[in-house]
Amino acid sequence: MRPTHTPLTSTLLTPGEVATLFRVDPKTVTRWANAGKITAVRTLGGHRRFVETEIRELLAAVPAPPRGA
Amino acid sequence: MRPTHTPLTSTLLTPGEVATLFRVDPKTVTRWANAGKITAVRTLGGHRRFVETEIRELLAAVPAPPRGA
DNA sequence: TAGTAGTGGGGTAATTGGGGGT
DNA sequence: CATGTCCCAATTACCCCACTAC
Repeated sequence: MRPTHTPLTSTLLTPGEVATLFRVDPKTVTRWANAGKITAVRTLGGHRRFVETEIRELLAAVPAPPRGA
Repeated sequence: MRPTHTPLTSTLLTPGEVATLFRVDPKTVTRWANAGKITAVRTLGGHRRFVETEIRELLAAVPAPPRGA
């Protein structure tokens, strides 16, 4: 169990990591951020970071179809 | 690189890759997904991604029948 | 301070989604 | 019933280079 009690610093993911999770190109993740489809946190240098929690939710897959039942 | 704690990050395949594995058209794979025959994860753009593990399992099918038995 | 990997921005080709017909 | 092919529109992938992150 991970201490999610008072996380002042929520886990942030890089565009590359998000891209890997969705099996897409990092540029695509950037596109989603520009489209406002995902919450993006900008670094002071202009790079984007994404909240892992939100990404996990978006990764929600379609109901697992029971086969052979 | 940061250690990926949650192993819930399964590798995803594109419709085209699944289609190649099954030797069918991507459209057919799409139909399977719509029919709920295979688990599908949607990108934020609406495109589908499929869990490699499940695809592999479906590809396993019947093992080579022992001849001479 | 320097070096390597990742990222941002723009532009263009390929893939995908959806409906309809064979 | 399941698959392959047609249409078009949208989304995604890969090319360049400059800058940030570590």
